[in-house]
Amino acid sequence: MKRLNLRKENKKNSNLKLISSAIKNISIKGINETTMHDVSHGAGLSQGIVNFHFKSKELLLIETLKFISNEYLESFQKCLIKSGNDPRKKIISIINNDFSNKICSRDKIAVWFTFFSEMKFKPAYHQICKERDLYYQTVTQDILRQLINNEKTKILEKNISRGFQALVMGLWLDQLVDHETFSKKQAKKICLDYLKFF
Amino acid sequence: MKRLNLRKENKKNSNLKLISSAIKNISIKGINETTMHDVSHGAGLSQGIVNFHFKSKELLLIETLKFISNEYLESFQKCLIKSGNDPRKKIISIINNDFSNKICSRDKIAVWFTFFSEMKFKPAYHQICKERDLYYQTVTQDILRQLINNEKTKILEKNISRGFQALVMGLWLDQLVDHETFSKKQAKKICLDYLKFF
DNA sequence: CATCTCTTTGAATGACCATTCAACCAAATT
DNA sequence: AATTTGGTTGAATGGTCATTCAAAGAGATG
Repeated sequence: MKRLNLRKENKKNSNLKLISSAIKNISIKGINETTMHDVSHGAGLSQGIVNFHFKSKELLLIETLKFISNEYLESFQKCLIKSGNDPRKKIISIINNDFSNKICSRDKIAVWFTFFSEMKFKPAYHQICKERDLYYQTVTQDILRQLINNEKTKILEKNISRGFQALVMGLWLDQLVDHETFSKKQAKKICLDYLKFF
Repeated sequence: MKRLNLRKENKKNSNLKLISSAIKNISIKGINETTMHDVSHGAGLSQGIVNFHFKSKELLLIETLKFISNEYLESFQKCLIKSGNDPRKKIISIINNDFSNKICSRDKIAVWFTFFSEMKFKPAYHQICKERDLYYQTVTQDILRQLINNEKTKILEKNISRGFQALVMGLWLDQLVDHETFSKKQAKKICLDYLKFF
């Protein structure tokens, strides 16, 4: 099989290497301390290349956020698919995913929170996360609706799913700030206990 | 009554004005975009003054974090005192405090999360929050121990208080990122529902 | 009032860093 | 093989910003 367009392939490759390097650097130093030089050399390329591919630092950061956002979503969707139609299986799978080593590494979490902290003044970041959150919110709310006995709790799924999402975020933050005294296993247990009562 | 040492008083005043200006600027622009010039002029003072009072930008930021951390703690302690010995009253008072306009303003939350996002690479920030969190954790855990029927839940207070703390943080983040579709009242309800079952 | 000490000013300095671009190289096209 | 198109290099540029500091101002001290 012949591969057409070696150039396009290389370009895509460079883009990916640059975004990966951005993620790695941001997770170590944060956005401010990460220079264009850091990013390009981390990718094994040279100085001006980021501006060639992404136009500016700001646009590189936006693509980086989109990248980790998509990565999360893909992983999330795989969870749903492999759990079939059982809502209980689905929610357990979501929790396992949220605290898997791939999704909930300290590096990734650090990157997430770096972006969160700029959300208030960067509409572009806000836009990207808004979409992701709306989707996540809709899906979990649907799952919880099937799972919950409302006769018993009288609490709206809307609040439960929002609470659940907030709980996950808060536990992620713990993972970032406080990982010595805090295991992922414990975090998962806390999530399950939260849902046990509804 | 004669006021001794007008100088010391003025100095304290300037310090305070600079920290306030730092908070205001950070809440609008974030740490990176906040310049020394922004801070000093926001305080009605001039260029070099921050370096005179705080030595460097980094030290100004550390003092700023200490300031909001103390502000939180003082408010938290007032809650405990005015609630007497009733653990139920105490926890409700804590929730009301956590989502009061004073503590949970978007500006303050923005500042908190700006610092959180740098916690991984700034040991000084980490130290300040570690102490605060440990205290908060200990106190809520004590309150919850009195409040919880362990025969029934079989869930450790440790996990409940950690979950509670995480939930509050997650709801704060919602307040920052998503304040259009999310009210403080709703956040408080979610917290109360969380504790209802234990 | 004279002197000393502490605070404030704002212009000058120097470091850092995003961005630009001319020159170079390699793949695609003819 | 010759030409065009597109990616890469790295030195040069210019702007921004934290920090410094000499000079000036204002409170304390005697």
